[in-house]
Amino acid sequence: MGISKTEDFTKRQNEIATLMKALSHPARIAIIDYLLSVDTCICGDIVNELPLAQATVSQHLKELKNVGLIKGSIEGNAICYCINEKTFVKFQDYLSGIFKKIKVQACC
Amino acid sequence: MGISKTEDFTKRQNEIATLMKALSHPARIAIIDYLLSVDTCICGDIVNELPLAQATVSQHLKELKNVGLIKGSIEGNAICYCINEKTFVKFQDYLSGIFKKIKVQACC
DNA sequence: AAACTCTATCGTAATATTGCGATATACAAA
DNA sequence: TTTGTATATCGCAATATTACGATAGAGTTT
Repeated sequence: MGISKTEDFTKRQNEIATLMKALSHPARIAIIDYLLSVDTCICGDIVNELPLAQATVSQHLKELKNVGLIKGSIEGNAICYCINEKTFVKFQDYLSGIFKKIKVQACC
Repeated sequence: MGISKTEDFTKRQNEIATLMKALSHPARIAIIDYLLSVDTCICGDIVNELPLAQATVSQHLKELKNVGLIKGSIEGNAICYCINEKTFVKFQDYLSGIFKKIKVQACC
């Protein structure tokens, strides 16, 4: 992404941007969609669900895990991923703060 | 961002990802924050508000404009930007579809 | 017209992302 | 212990992002 001047912005602005970045790829949206659609936790099925190689899916999962949007637990041989609702709630709080300020406004 | 296999995902997934990407930089969150804080439309003041060069700000504004999150109108010499509430509402609709599925769930 | 202001765009350097094959690691099963 | 299965990580090529100085284009002012 090139050098980015994170230190010049607020913690909140950086946190929002970080969450947005984690969700800025359709494959990662597809992963979230899938995890939301299955009630029980799933692991390697995600690889079968997506049109991407195992290494690529693993990388996307890592990015989602790094920002806390999903979490994984070891299930014997496999790893079971699921939504981490805490981070979603935090994200939702940030966004509702923005959305509630949106209003129809005449532009100049 | 490297090659990304957009065609393998749904229109909805790509649209959400595109909006997220536009908001995935703290400077662009700061621009949105600023536009929301001023009632009347602002133009070059955004450059003064941010710790970035004019060329860089112009580039960020272009990205936000490209996805329709803001709009600009010519005001004599200057350009006046403001929030485009329509796109925000669309984004909010997409997100509420996701958020309402979030629930506390035991992970495996 | 000349000088000034505002904004977009070009060009470029530094760095990040995406995707995947190959490989490593870890556990399970035979 | 050997084989198989599941997942992470390494290394690389292709491409995208970020930042900014320089410059161009368009309108204003004098």
